[in-house]
Amino acid sequence: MSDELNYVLQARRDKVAALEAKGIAPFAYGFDRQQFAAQCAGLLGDAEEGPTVQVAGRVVAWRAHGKTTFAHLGDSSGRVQLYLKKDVLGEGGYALCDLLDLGDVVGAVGPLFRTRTGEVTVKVERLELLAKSLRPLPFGKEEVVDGTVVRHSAFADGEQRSRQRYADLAVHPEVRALFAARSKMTSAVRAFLDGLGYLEVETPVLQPLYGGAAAKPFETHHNALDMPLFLRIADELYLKRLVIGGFDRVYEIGHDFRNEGIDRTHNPEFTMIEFYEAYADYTVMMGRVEALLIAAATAVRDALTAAGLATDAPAFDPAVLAGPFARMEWLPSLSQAMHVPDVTQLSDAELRAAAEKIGVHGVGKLSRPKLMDELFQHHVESKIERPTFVVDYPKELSPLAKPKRGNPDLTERFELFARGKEMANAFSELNDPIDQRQRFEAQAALKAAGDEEATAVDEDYLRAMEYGMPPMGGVGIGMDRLFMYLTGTTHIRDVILFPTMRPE
RNA sequence: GACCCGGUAGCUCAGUCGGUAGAGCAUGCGGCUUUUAACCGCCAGGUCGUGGGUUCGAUCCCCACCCGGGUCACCA
Repeated sequence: MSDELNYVLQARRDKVAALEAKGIAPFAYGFDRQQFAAQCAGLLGDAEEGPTVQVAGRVVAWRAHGKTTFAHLGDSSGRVQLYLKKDVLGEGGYALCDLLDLGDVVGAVGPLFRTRTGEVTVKVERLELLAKSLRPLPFGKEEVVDGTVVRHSAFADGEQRSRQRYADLAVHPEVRALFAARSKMTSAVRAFLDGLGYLEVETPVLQPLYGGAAAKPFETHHNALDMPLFLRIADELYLKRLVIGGFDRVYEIGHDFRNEGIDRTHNPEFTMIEFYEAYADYTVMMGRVEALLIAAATAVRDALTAAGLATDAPAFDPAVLAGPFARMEWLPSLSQAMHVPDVTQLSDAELRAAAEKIGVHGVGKLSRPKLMDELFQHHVESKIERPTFVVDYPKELSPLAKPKRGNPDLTERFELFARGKEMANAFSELNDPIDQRQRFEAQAALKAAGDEEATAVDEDYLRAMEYGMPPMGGVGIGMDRLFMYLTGTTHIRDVILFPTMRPE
């Protein structure tokens, strides 16, 4: 990994010097690209010879045979074979081949033709070096076995693939396709909400107070104001302020930051979408989430299919693509899973014993709702495979949700689970500023007692609420996890282009 | 944060029961005008993650640290 020039790197520097000696610029200013690689087959059609094309991209394969050379050029659309022949390029033109390497960016001009093996190929009449690659990309050798590409000695070190995502992307078209599918998913989610009249907004990432979730924040300092600022842990409180202001339907897609551990499902910064809709309750929002997830799944399916990456991931599951998703109530589903008539009738001792049995630590310190939540996670949540709404959470577990109409022990809250993981969390939002102040003060007491995740009283937010907050439904969805679910990806680092890592 | 596993050539890996290391591919040189993991021949390429310790001698054993992965804890 040394940056000192080894023999491999030195050989490429030597080629740069040789190119310059010949008057060839190793780094060009542009190229008049007229076609993409993937278009070439269509342009040739059934003919043996076709029109002249101008393609540009990276040299991804190279097979020299003396006075002739076969290469493959890869671009964002795919790859096309180049045929370089001394008779065609001339002495001087062909000499450039000696100074090219795998990984160089080139432009090629010439007519299409079909080789003896039937492959659509550019018979290159003019070859331009656009950028010399001074460092070998970790290309593996590829062969096609039964229609699938098999790589040999591929770039496989997960750490280096994350650190040098540019190299990972450069040598792995399927990784590019995966991240492109993620962008398509984001676009589909925007289109879905835009279609409902939602307004996309931007709220502060740097906040004097953090709130809207229970998490440890990143703290920084503004020099001119000489004050601490926190990176947001959620968008919630600012978006609700906007609904108070009269934007009835708003959403934001952006990064939240939580100063916690890193593992296969957690990155310190992650993409959250939150959307809030005035006059809607949680049943309306459930319909929104269902339709949004179907739109996201459809976009992912289409993007991966177009890239030839169809799999058996959930984005290809007809039950996910069609809906409707199953619904279950929190308490009854827990009672059923535990094979008891009514879990709320169990004694404290019985609950603790049940929790201890499934490996919960420190059961003596947990409240009844917390114990039940542990039991729920173990007996119900972790076993949910396909998207399922769980509704009506106990009040103590849902401090931001309105009480359920007809049963004040419950709240109007739902979560969407799939593959044992939370996908969405939503409420009929609390819009009573008097109640809200009490909840803030309870949080502040916890914070004073040393709870790092508790939040402070947000007087400005309370002032906003006091002007009158319309009833509204709100939803938060972790976009990274949604995409992981739809694509069957098991590590969050594989769906984030540049995951947080220690410097080398 | 705890425990376990790993770090050897540009890439993927092997290996040394302690005597300063090998393979395939890539690179370099030579040959080859329809190949596609192209092929054939030759050459070169590594302070074996870092720092200590034990030893005549450490890439190997011991300790610490760095980086990564896994499991667990944490993440309402």
